[in-house]
Amino acid sequence: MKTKQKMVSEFRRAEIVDAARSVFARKGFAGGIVDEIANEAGIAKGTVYLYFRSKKEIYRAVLDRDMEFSKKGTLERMDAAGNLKDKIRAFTLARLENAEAKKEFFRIMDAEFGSVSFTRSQYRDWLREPVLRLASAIEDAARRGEIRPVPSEKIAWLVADMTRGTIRRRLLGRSDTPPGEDAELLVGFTWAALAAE
Amino acid sequence: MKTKQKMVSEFRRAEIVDAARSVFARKGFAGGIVDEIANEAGIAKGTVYLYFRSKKEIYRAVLDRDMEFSKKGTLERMDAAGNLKDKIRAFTLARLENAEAKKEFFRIMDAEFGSVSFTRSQYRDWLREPVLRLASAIEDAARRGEIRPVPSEKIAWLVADMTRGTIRRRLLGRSDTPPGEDAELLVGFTWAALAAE
DNA sequence: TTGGCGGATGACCATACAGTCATTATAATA
DNA sequence: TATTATAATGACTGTATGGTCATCCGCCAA
Repeated sequence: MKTKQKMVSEFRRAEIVDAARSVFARKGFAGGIVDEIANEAGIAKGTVYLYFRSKKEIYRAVLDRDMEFSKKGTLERMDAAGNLKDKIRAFTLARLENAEAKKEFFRIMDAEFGSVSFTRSQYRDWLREPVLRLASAIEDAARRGEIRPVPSEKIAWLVADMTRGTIRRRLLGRSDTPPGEDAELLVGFTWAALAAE
Repeated sequence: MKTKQKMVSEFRRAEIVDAARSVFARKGFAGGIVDEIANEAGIAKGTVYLYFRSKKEIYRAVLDRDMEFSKKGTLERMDAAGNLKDKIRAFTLARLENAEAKKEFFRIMDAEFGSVSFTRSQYRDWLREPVLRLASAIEDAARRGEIRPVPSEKIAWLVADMTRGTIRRRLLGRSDTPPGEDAELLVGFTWAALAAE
């Protein structure tokens, strides 16, 4: 039965990816051991290689899946928001909460985004779409006179940077406030900067 | 002759640290090979172990030295600045330029700050001093009525986060503007947020 | 009950690498 | 120059680990 096979197989893959995320988050790419991933997934090492060609491929699968999930969630929440301020809040909050819920994944992103060479080009642009959408919203609001005119794309990236930096600080344990609070501060700050004139 | 010995020894240590920085930046901690560090320093692997007990110790030395340098530079430039806006600019610009000049180091910081377990506690707080100084400046300015009243420490961290995020984006090659330009945008944005009422 | 089949296993192999240490080269001193 | 002290070397060792593959297991149809 083809369908059932496929389902079982997808399930196994997902289990392995979950285990891998946890191991890589703890040890990084080079430090993460396939045997450990297998253990954590409750299977033998050999089995891992039935589902993935290599350690690299497992790593890529982890990042792929989680980035896709994070990007999708962010875009959806932004679409649901009405005005600019809400969109900014949606963007920031989605990312902060995502980071909170998936600390492990974000620790990987933080840890090896820039250093494991084969992931760089793959992941350079995953934020671009949400940011560009934010930029459009800023531009529209400026055109309608709700905020002062600003270089919208640059400002959008700045908001993204601020969010990223906040996530990082939270991951390092230098913030013990709930994500909503950090987000609110960020949104208020940004709004003050945009509304001013 | 004690002094000369010491000098030679310090010089060698520095050479090794320089080579290590380059290797670790390229490959991460686990991926960085001691033999490669030795080669790059133009010495044999055994010699490395005359100056450092272990690979970990080399890694720590790299981070120690560069963080110290970066922190010192940032504080000095902030002290030299007169008013709040200049202090914010000093803080941001010092860090951006530092990141530009020492891409390798920052790539390490970015890469493994949060994942190599033995470095976490060591480096969690290296930014604290500059940020707290920025917070004081904000507080003073608010007291003098130059800006609106804000939760100074939180805002200071927010500025730090924004700077960190910008550095990260620059490292990933998503920004091709000179550091001064990014800094100016950031400072202007922050100033608008603070001056607003 | 048997035969066959695909998924699962883990012992095994080859390689890579951190760290050691006996030996050698170099410099200081007398 | 001879002697001693110090720095440097790189072959070697033990261990860890990515990836393979002969074998096994459990299920199902006949």
